[in-house]
Amino acid sequence: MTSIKDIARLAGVSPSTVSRVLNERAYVRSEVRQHVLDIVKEKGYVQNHVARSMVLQRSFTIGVVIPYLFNMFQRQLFASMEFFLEQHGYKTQFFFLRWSDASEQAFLRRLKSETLDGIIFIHELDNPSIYQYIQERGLPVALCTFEKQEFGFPAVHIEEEASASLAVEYLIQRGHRNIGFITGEHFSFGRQREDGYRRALAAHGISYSPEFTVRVPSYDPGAGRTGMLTLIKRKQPLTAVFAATDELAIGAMKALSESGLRVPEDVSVVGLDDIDISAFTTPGLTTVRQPIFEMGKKSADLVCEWIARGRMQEKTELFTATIVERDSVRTLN
Amino acid sequence: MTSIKDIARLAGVSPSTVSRVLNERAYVRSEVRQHVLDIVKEKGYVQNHVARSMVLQRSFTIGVVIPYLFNMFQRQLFASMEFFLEQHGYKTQFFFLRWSDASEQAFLRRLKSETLDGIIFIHELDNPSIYQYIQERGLPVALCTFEKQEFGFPAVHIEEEASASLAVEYLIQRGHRNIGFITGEHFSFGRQREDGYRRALAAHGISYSPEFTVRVPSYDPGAGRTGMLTLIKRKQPLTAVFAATDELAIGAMKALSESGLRVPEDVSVVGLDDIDISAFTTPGLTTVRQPIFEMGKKSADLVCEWIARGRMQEKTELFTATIVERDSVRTLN
DNA sequence: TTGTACGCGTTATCAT
DNA sequence: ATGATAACGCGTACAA
Repeated sequence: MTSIKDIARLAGVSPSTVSRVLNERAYVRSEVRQHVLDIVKEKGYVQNHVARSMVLQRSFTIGVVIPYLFNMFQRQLFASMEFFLEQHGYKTQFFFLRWSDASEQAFLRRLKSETLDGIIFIHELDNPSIYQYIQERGLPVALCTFEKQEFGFPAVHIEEEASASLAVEYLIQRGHRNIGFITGEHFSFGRQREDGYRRALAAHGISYSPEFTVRVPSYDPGAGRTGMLTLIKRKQPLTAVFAATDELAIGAMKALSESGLRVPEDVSVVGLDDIDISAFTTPGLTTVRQPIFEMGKKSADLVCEWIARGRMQEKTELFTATIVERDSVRTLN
Repeated sequence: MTSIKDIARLAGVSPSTVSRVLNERAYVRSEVRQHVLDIVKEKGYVQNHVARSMVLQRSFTIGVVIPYLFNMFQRQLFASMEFFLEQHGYKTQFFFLRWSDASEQAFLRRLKSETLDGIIFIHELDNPSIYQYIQERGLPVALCTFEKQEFGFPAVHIEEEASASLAVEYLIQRGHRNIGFITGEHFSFGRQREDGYRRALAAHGISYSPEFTVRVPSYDPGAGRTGMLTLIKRKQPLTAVFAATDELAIGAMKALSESGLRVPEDVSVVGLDDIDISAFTTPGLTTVRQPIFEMGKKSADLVCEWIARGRMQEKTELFTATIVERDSVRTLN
């Protein structure tokens, strides 16, 4: 591999001069600069990033922590982040985490050995030790889709509870009162969306029945299908179901159709997220939209600005969610 | 950050000894080893990866090149790769590429500056210059879902043409003769699947009509919907449609239902890939399954073995695709 | 304006 | 069995 020394030799200057040219610093005669640039181009030379990070003590890399089995919502989110991080001149290093202590420990070890410039969490960790480490080290960080009050990290998310209420109220306004709820485990948004569900019911004088709620292990379509099947088996007089995520809702619709129930004629379904595929289900899924793209951008901006200015800027950015009407909800007479 | 020197000082030994301990090399008294290990644990020290890659001239990182807007099939693929690369002790660095020369050039520059140990392509590049660079540098590489005869790189893929034929023959065996075809642009698999479609028709004495084929810009549901709408507008007497990918098929089903046509009663639909979501559409999508997980594993194994043994091993690994019967195809009496 | 020398954290080589 | 030293490729004080 050609190094800065090779270029220096070929250009008849010292390595420092080449370095100055490459990093666009002053104190280089413009003709020398041009000459060096010519050689660089001719040889197709590019700086060695590893050596560079070593001496600069930074990697121009931002870590993105994401669940190993990331869902479609998270996929769209991190695509957005990657895009904007690149615009800011950063590379992205993904960390896929599993739900195990071993996985979190392995992550912590990597974190210590990687010299990241910043980090974004799309994945909420149970164990606070990693957040503690980050805080102590002063590593620029942003949380996306959740927050951790104890640490005061900047966070980007929608008002989870209010968004869930929005979905449920949409159903109530269309005459539904027997509304089922399907949710998964882990993640604070699960609890928050459940709170939103119950708050909306209460606000309209509808009594809460535990028989209408089912909790499944994850948030994917398979879990949604299982959850809906359970709900059907309970033989409650449901006219509608609110699923905590779109993927859950898609699975619920599948279970309904497998059971000979039509959506929305027999049972209405509402999701939350508005992932791409929700526009292509049959029927189209009525849901609550999170501004995924904007949330990814904001998260990227937050860490990059923290890095640039040397200290944390804003604390929390709340986004508002909006109803997207499609065809999975029926208005009761 | 605590460095190897700090540990050495605290342990009362030289940095070389600490290095030997950390890298599990011989020639270190077991009591010294234990003492060093204790200090390491106490201080929570981990090797600095950047410095390590610099001196070792390798990064323990494998690049994975993927389209910026990767689809669900590619998502499952790279999740599998990441998993197995980690098992092999490698980190994964993703490169999201767009369809532009600028994007490919930027990638080449990064490639030169990154010291990757190997690279896997899930994305087929038009421009051969990158493949050339990789070949000249002797960088271990594997292609996944396509191959490049000119370069002789190891490749992992299904028999695209035969798999498409399989889908079409499934329809023919169920009495369909007027079979539409929806495909996207770019990527050799598009052409190959089209060849498979035509070969299956020919093998059963069904004449090919260009009016039955529609080509859309991409392979996602939105494109599938547009393609199907076009096909419907042409008012051909189709009883079935084969879509080059599942996402295309999902979009096609959406267009059909929007147009008041039922699947499979009015029109049957078959896809190719068998992505996760295809089991949850209504009706369930009948498709041809690619062994995604195994293909990801094989790609990871190929590069890792190339690295380990210092030279390329097998050349191409062909996987077989199989029909997955669900509910989107009707048997014509 | 330019060049020399050093250091970033680690490992390999060669003494001891 | 252990330690001193050089080297990896680059940026930066400081000297010239």
